[in-house]
Amino acid sequence: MTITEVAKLYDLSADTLRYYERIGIIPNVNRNPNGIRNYTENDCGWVEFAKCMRNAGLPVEVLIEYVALFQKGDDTVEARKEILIEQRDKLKERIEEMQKTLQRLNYKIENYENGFRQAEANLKLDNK
Amino acid sequence: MTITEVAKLYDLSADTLRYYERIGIIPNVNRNPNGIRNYTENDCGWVEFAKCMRNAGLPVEVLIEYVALFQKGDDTVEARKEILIEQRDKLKERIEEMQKTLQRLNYKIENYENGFRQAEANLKLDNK
DNA sequence: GATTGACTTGGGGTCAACTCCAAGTGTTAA
DNA sequence: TTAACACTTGGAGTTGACCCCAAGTCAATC
Repeated sequence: MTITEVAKLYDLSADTLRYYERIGIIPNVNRNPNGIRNYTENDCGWVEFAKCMRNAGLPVEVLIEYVALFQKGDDTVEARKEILIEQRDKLKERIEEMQKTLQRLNYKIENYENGFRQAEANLKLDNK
Repeated sequence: MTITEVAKLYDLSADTLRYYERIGIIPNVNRNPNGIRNYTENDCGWVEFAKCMRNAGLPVEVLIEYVALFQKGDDTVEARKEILIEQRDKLKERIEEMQKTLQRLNYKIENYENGFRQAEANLKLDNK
């Protein structure tokens, strides 16, 4: 697959794909004799993985490290696992915080729907 | 409360607090005769609100708009509600995506814990 | 055989959201 | 009364993550 096809498939720009490869979020993609990238299924897997993890907020830096370890082989399994665990835990916390905020928003919207009676004492501090 | 106290209380930098006020994420804070900010309980409420919403990923721009509407009074209730609903929906989607990624990470970690038998066919495409 | 179109590289530019800095003022402590 | 300290402003700088552009190559078409 060409870079344009992959870009469309995953809704990323070709620039982003080249960027990801350059910094090492995805391993180097093989080229045809003219130097044009030819993405294999495996490459696409990496692209999809990168996109998914980035969407969830994992920093580029962490992904770079993960991919580098992956490419070093089986000696790095333990280190990779630790990265995953750390990021999993952080993600979990972020989600929990966001859940709370979601509920807060829902509560506020409800208030707005109940005619937004801000005079009521128990709502007074929640008009923000 | 002084800016330093508020900064400590909410774990934000004083610079960030001034920045939030300047751009309108929080309403203007009253000053004492020397021009030094004196945060009321209400101001703190706004700070906390801003921090919470920013943490959840709501863009600064949106919060600016919301606060501006809030300050314009009751005519803007409907518009404010719509902002909240839109942001609530977006937040919900983000959370759902992140949930999926969380599960994916958990699955990968499990694999690493099961001795990471990457040879097994059903895991082959999930080594990323 | 010249144009078109898809790709290449290297490097500078942009955007959101802070973060830092210099220069200044006013209160408190020695 | 001078030093130390907490704050002020305006504006420049930083960071993370892309995004864009010029200049060039190659293959295919007109």
